[in-house]
Amino acid sequence: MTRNAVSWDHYRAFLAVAETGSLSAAARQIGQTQPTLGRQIDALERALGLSLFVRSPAGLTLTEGGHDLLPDAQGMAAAAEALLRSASAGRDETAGVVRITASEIVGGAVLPPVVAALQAQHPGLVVELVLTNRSEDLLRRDADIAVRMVRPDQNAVIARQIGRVPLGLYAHEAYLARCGSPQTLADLSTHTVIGFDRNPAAARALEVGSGWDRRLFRFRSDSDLAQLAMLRAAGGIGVCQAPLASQWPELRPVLPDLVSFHLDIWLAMHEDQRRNRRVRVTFDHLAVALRAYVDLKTLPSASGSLE
Amino acid sequence: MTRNAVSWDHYRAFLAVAETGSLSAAARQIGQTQPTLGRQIDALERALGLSLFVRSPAGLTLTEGGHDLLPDAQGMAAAAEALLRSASAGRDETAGVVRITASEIVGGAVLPPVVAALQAQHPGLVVELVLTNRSEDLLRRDADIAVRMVRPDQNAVIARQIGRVPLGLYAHEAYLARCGSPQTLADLSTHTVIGFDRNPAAARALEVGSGWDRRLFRFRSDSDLAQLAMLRAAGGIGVCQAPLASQWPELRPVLPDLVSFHLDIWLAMHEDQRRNRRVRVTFDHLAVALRAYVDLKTLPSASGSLE
DNA sequence: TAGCTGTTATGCGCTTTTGCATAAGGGAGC
DNA sequence: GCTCCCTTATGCAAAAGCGCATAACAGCTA
Repeated sequence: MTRNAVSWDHYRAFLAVAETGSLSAAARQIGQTQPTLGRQIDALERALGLSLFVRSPAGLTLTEGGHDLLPDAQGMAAAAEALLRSASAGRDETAGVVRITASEIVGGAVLPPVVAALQAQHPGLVVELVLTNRSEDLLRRDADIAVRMVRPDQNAVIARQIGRVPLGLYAHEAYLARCGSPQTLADLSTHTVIGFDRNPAAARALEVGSGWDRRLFRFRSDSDLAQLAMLRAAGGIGVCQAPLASQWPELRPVLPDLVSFHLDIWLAMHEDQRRNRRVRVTFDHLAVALRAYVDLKTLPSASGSLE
Repeated sequence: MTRNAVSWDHYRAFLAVAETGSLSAAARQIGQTQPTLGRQIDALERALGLSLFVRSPAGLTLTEGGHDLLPDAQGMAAAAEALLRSASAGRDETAGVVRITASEIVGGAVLPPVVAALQAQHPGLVVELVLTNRSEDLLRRDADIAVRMVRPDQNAVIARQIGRVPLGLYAHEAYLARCGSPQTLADLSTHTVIGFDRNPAAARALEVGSGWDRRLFRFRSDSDLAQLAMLRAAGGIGVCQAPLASQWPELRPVLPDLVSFHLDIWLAMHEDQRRNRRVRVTFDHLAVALRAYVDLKTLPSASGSLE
């Protein structure tokens, strides 16, 4: 139909140069040579009739026009990687690569033992775990399976609601012994409260949920895992998922009757992967394990020590 | 990072062969020769360690393993085409290609005059219009702008609700003169009712909305445009969007008090295109025009004759 | 059965592209 | 200022890929 004179390899060259910032680095990345990539970029610019980079002795930097093309080139790369993943094993084997994306907390604190158990059962299974609180990935094939705290409302995506996770304020018993336990919300202003830094999504959620102010926080980080580490290091009072907190007896609820809310957990995969055995097996395993995690609720549990 | 021995051009060759069913046809499509594509498929199969096609004197047909890779290759192609679209004009020009997807009715009966007016204002603007009732396209870059009847609830997608379109039963006055006007719902069983054929989404919606049965329909088509044409040809009683029906005075409401429901209209575009002038201009134009369409409601209007 | 049209597979010559080697330019540290 | 390390650009030879021509096979029609 539309015969297209420009080679797809030129797009890959474009992406590699844009991401590395130089022909030489890009050549190292994709296993080619600097003159080759230079000529491919030349050819692409000629074919598109558009200047993509400004060249300098320090490397190449994207022009505005080139910047506009970057997301699409990334989309191509994501699809290419997904294709390689699909080809990494036969559809009937529980082997090959499965790429999972999850929120920081779930991916960093909940999934590792779950994945470990899964891999123990299936020695040929390779798992890639991407921690990000964005979630724009399934349709673009950035991942095969997504664990999300919002309903994935996309067509062509199979979503299963796992359950509802209660959240609350917690603190380490050592912290409470040192600084005392707040009895009212107002007491919090005299404590070290752990919270986000600049995360706009968190800011919006906070504003809606309560009249809290970011200035309340005496320790601020946009890394949920850093916040959790601070909490476990007896560094202050912070929000934690109840099933997670229940795994560490030294974490004690703070103002449990005054502060409590919840998040839904969703598991999602792409429709096309339904008949792919390794994705399906991973999906089902995650569903069972996350269901068990949710059911922990606030009960203490002896299992799963997490460094 | 991951050095990748397989050329992206091989993926394009794979896609073309899979979609056309033969090396020769694929070669014609993408402007290469049959021996070249044959060797590229060979190389790809060797690189993936996977048989993609079964070769026969009648052509090549996908194996199961090859079938699994097809969606990802299509994703690459969609991204490549989107990239070309982005490069088709400078970001400051209102020129180049904009690809719009819409439902059959909106795309086939509402948008053409709207697009015509837009193109009259911007001579350099090329519009591609894709009519489909599926809507899995924005994130995968199958289109730049989507007009949808459901809320596009995806991240990285900018959505604007245009309004609410009332729907009702209509018939041509010639039909009513010939067959009479039904006075009750029960009367419909003696009439020629126009409805869907096998569309599972429509079947589900019908089941929820009312106790209607597909057997009521004496003319069945899953093409909404064919249904509309039947309606305008005085062929029976069918559902129509009120603003659309109001443009043709010969269409008369049937049982307006007994049968009425509505659809929301949403306009959506990808976040990355926000600063792209031609997409932005098209988006805004569609927003205004569709708003005017919705506001027509049931008022007759003299404007816009549609063949 | 003969002939036509479609297909894939293969040998060969040539064009294209690649990689190597090198030149040339800019910045950091001494 | 000098050296070292990074970069891009270019000349040239070799290799890889491409297209042309052709062979071989299957299905359809007369």
